[in-house]
Amino acid sequence: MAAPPERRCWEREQARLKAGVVEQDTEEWQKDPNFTGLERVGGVDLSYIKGDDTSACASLVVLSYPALQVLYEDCRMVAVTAPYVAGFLAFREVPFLVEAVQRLQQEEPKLRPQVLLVDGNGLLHHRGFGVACHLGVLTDLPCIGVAKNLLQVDGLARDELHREQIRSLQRSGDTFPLTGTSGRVLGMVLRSYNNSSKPLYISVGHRVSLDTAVRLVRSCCRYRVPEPIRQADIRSREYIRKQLCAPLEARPARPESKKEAELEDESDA
DNA sequence: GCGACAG
DNA sequence: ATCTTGTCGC
Repeated sequence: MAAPPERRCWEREQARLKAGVVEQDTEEWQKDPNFTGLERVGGVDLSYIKGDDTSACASLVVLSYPALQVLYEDCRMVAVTAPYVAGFLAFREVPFLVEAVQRLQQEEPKLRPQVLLVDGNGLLHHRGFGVACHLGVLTDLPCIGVAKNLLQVDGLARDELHREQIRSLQRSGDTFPLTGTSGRVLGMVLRSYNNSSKPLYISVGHRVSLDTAVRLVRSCCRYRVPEPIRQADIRSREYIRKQLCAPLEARPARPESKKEAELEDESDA
């Protein structure tokens, strides 16, 4: 699993991370209680195919804020090479997400998101550098890590104490901090949806404070998973579903499909 | 051998 | 991540 650029970036960021640089709000809208000035929030996700461990769909969506309407959608089939290893998710998924962001900047620069919600963790990570930090450094976009399960690191565990703390979250919006054995607050547990007892694990990715990260995720939740990530997830799954149906629909050769074939030939030439 | 395991 | 429809409940 050789990934020189990512690994270099990973190592280069250690000093900045220890200095807490990536945990600071750098944008004006982040300091505003109502996020005035925030107009576009991005979400990224990869969906996989059941038996196939090399094909996936990478998606990037941009939603308006605060209306949360989809302004931009990009789904693309990609060839995944790195295997999934807990703690090394970024090496598997980040290259395709960086490509998607670059495509957006090139094709629709005005729709560039002001912050990105990322499936997975940021500082809440074995080396304090999860996929949300990774993507943040490579794109220089403010990033927030949103995980649906707790990554057990620095003494954190899904033990009875943890489950009890989760039960103590009564209403959506309630939180409690995740403090590692080291004494450092690595993230926040957020009950994002009244109808789900399962919380979200929010952590700093890049250029955002933990407080701002939690407030923003909370304000993007219509259901348990915040809309930007939920839309990216829904759309990438749908894209794959159509991908799998395509070869079946291409079977029957109808008379009028002759025109289509000719058009394809011309476009290829 | 046993447990842990973001997506 | 993925396998998976309807169904019980607020």
